[in-house]
Amino acid sequence: MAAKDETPYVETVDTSYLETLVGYNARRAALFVIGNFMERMAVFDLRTVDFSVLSLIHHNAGITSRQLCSHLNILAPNMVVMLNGLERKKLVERRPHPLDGRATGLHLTAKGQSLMVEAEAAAYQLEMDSTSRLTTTERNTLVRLLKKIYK
Amino acid sequence: MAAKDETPYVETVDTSYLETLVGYNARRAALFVIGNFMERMAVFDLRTVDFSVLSLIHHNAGITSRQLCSHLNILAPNMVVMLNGLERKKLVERRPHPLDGRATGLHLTAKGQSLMVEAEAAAYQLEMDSTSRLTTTERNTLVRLLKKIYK
DNA sequence: TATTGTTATACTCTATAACTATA
DNA sequence: TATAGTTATAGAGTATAACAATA
Repeated sequence: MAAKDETPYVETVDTSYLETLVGYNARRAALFVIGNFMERMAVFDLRTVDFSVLSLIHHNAGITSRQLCSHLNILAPNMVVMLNGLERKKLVERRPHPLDGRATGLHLTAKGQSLMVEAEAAAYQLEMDSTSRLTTTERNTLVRLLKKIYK
Repeated sequence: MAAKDETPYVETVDTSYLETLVGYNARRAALFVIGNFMERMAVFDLRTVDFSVLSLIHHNAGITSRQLCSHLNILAPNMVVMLNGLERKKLVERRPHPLDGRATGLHLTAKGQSLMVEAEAAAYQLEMDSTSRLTTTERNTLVRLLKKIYK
């Protein structure tokens, strides 16, 4: 510790105040899990946001760009660029929407489907690894409490 | 629902798969809380990252730039720009480090201190509001489980 | 030789305005 | 008139390389 009346300095940083905040802890936990996620998804050449988009298309064949945007909090112009990339990689294809001539329905290609089956299996394994210090009950409790905040 | 053999479309988006993932839920909860945080801190003309930096300096007088960087996951060149801004606003001042001639110790000005007393009180109130659907016990459990993931 | 702070710069991500075609 | 998709572009945030001063 620095003596009184002199310019103080810090040996070990005290983060106890920030650690009382839910937002701080949720952000750090999210960054930790997502950091692992990014590493693991690099094998599939997918970013976190690519995974989210492809996963929603996977489980919602024919979803529109607009629906993706509102559920993932992505702006329409940025979604266009992302979908162009995924289409270029032959993972996604755009088809005309059967009911609305303005819209386009999004679908996974065969390549996209087999990729996502693998990627979602890897994601499950990763989730288990990232939360390995939690019991199954704790993990369920955590997810339940997090949903209570934002839903 | 779309009939068989025709191009399918989506009426209500199914997000149940993504919602099983801790990372997805932690990120959404963090974005919700931090979104409220940003709104409330706008009165003080502070971004989330400014609050974190000022709070760490507040509770660690004399902390170095490098120590801030490692605890907040910010790169040194970007921290310099941030600290220049906070110094220009007369919230922070840099003093020579008493032991290491290369380093500079960071300190809140009187203005910075009174701002942070107010801002931290507002942050506490905001935390309570953002997690109002949780009981005190649930809130403590949530923080404990989040820490178990990243610490 | 390694570390702290710094400058300059590149890159990615996010946001805004405006256009087109369909409803 | 409003909405879905798109283009172009601006701005914020993040990352890399290189340098001076000090350890």
